[in-house]
Amino acid sequence: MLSFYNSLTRRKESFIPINPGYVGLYVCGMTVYDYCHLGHARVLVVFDMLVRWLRASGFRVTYVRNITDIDDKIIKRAQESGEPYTALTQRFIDAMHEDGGRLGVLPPEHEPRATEYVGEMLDMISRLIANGHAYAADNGDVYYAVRSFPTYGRLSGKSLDELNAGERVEVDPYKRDPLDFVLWKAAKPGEPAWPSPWGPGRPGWHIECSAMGSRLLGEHFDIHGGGQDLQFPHHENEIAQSEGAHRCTFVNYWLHNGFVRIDNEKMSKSLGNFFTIREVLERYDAEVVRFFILRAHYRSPLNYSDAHLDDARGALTRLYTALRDMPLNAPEMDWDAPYAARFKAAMDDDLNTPEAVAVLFDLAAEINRTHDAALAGQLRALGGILGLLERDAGTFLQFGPVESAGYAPERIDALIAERIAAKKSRDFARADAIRSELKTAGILLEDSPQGTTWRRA
RNA sequence: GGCGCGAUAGCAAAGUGGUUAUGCACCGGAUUGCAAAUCCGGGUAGGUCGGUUCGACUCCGGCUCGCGCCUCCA
Repeated sequence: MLSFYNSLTRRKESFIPINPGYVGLYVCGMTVYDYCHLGHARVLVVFDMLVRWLRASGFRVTYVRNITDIDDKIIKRAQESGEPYTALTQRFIDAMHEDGGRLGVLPPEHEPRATEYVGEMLDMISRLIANGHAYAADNGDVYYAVRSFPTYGRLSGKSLDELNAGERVEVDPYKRDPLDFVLWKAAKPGEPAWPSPWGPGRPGWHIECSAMGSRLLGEHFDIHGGGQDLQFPHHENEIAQSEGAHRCTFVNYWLHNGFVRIDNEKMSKSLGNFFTIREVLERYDAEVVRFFILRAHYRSPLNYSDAHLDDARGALTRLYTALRDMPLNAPEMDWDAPYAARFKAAMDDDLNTPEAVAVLFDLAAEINRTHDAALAGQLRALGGILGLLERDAGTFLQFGPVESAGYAPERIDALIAERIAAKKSRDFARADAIRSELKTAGILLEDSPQGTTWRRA
């Protein structure tokens, strides 16, 4: 039985979809004013893994991951670079797709952009005003009145009185309550703006997810995900908006992934301690990065360092080594097979990928013992569900950084041939010299009864 | 200050009220011309103080430390 830790109830719950066999999933995506960093990579990979597991479990899934393509930071960046904000956002949307693709992240069914749903947002704001949850202020802004929503704070476990509003933020004099948040923001001269009943302006951040989620998945859907930092206030506000407008439950299961850390501290834009995905991919294979993310539980903090990525690479190498000279195709999955059953139990238990990955290693050990092609097929199939182990083993094992490109594959093959000749004439000194020369270049030679192969160190 | 999460071996990371997690590193053996890979075996755990229990790393409480949210953030 599939179960998830639901942030709303703070416990593990069996997953029961609203419609049998079908899952509606919404994940908060990126605000596109810069390149994605590893924290974004974690969201992309973790929820891609969830979608893959739901499908492997037989569900049909509609996966929606939005793009915030209008907000204060975007406007500021576009002003700085002197380009239309739409050019800026398109550039970073393209970069995000490229980064995600390299990490093996499958495209969602829908990738709605905020600017394409302003009409839906305006409808929703009107409805909130009509329902007594929102008010237009004299400055042209429209605010949500948090005190009008009795269960405000339930998701994040906060009560309005505990929130100590105004302690750290300047209180907007137009707000009736310091915790009220903006639904519609009046435009200043020169800013991008859409017409509205309250004057030209742009949507507040939170309303877009409520509007796009209900438009694409319905007013009540199964799963909503995102990074832990969105739990408050973003997701709290989404609930207040959606339930305030639609008068029905918004989402049944809330899933939040943990942070990526550096030196035990949250990686974030504001702290400036982030690595972009593309920076990391210059030095590490994308599958290693994906494996690094999935070998930790999605709710745990994940410390980033070169040492940890090196470690992940070594571990993944062991799995691929077991697949060397094995067929590439993965057979039909038999969930009653012992390893598959353990894998499934782990995944069903709140997506316990560390345990699922441990099953892959046990399987690899048995493959190494038995050289059983059927087991190798099973390893391929289970790995594939995580978006791993889908490449030819040789391709993975021979992947390396460009600096060792001084040795092209042809040159390596020639040296291997020379070494085999030397070994034949019992010239072990020459043979060892060749091997040690290549080792210096980061290339390991391995002799076996079938001949000599090489891989990157 | 309020609310919440965590503390597992050299490093990383899971499950589990009593029996091997797993990976990397390390030690011994097999194999190899020598290696590498692989196989067999091995040591090193559960912050701290109490409680519950026949038995606790696992449940409960105190303490200490770390992290996060309370402001834009995945």
